[in-house]
Amino acid sequence: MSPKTKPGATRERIYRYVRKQLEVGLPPTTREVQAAFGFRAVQTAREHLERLVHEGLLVKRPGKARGYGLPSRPSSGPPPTLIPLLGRVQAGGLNEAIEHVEDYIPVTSRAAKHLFGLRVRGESMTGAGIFPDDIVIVHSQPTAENGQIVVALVGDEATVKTLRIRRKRIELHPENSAFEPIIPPPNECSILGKVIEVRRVISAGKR
Amino acid sequence: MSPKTKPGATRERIYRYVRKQLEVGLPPTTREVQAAFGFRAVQTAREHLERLVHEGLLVKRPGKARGYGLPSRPSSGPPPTLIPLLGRVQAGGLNEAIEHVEDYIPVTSRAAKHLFGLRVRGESMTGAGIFPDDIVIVHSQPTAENGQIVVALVGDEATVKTLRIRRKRIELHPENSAFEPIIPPPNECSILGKVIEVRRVISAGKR
DNA sequence: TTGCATACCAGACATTTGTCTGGTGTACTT
DNA sequence: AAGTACACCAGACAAATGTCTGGTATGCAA
Repeated sequence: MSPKTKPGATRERIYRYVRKQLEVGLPPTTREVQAAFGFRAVQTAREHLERLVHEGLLVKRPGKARGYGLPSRPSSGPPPTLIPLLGRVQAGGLNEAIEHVEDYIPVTSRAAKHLFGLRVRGESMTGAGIFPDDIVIVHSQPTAENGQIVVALVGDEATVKTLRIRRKRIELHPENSAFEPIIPPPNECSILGKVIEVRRVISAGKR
Repeated sequence: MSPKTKPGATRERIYRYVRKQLEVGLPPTTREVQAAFGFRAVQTAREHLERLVHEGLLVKRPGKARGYGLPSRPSSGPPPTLIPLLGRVQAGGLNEAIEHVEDYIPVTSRAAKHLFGLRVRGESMTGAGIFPDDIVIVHSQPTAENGQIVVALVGDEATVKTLRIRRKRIELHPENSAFEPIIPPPNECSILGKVIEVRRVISAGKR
């Protein structure tokens, strides 16, 4: 027989392996755990898994293939998913923007498939605490309300501004007195979505 | 026989169901798909799934239980996970702060287990673009470098400030001239971590 | 009309996967 | 020494799950 390990040491390693598999959506079978640890008997793997269930570290759907799982997730909201961070949005609009995906960013939102991220380029919104290189998370929608911060496509360039709705016209206002409002011709402006969140990565010494 | 649906309509609904299951880490069996859609034959479900594989919307491990999956994740980084958002951090430090978990927020980081979120309460850091009700994401560590924005425990209250290291003393500087630097006695201040990201949820009309 | 594509059903079989029973070996405690 | 807890092995069986073959029905195009 193989030499045995200290009580609990193998189980800890198995827990880590199983947790990692579960976190990437690949629940393992008992035989996969067996193979991963080089056991010669399925029952060895099974007993470790059963002990982890007994300790409350795993849960299990009895009799179901790949039935071990993690206990209830800490949050009652939707699971975290990734949305695209777009490098640029130009004339083609969102349908063609997919080619310019710079990265993906994590959100918990039921509306995730309607969200995209956009990197802020200028200083026109610093009065609203939105700075260059910040990322805005945008809910895709063709309209928004007066006073909301939106991403609008003007001509062939996307911009982040505060929406002001006048009688038969919209204006795109900066939140920085060094910039002028944009008053686009009607057919040359469309709203891509509403800004719902701002994120900034802080590097050492920055600001 | 049951009435049939338009070409592609059922498959679309099946794709959505399977994707949702996969995203929460619960890959379905063919029979679970069959049951979910009220088919009387397993083969019906199987054919839809096989077509989705053929279209590239799903991938599959042949012969394996619960073997359908999503194509390679869009990002090559770590999967999104949740970290705790702490409502308060007081005298007990992080070990006791778990009782004050206000929510969970999504991150993609290999260091997720060292991260926590903290809600910003005052206006002392507005010069750095950090406003009340913003959330700072903090990397737990007992030290930081000069000039970095940190969360420090002073007495029994946590605060977000810029760290200034003098000879044998640390100072906690605001980024707002209406506030004075904090120069805490040596045994009454500890660094909980370094701020690595700021997030702000934007509500309608806010700011 | 036939052929094709798609959506659905029915039944059987093969393989994977979970589960159980019986076992050895080591270390520690009573 | 016996008993307990834990770690490991071996083999068999039951159930879940994947796969295949044969089929009906509808709509559309040639």
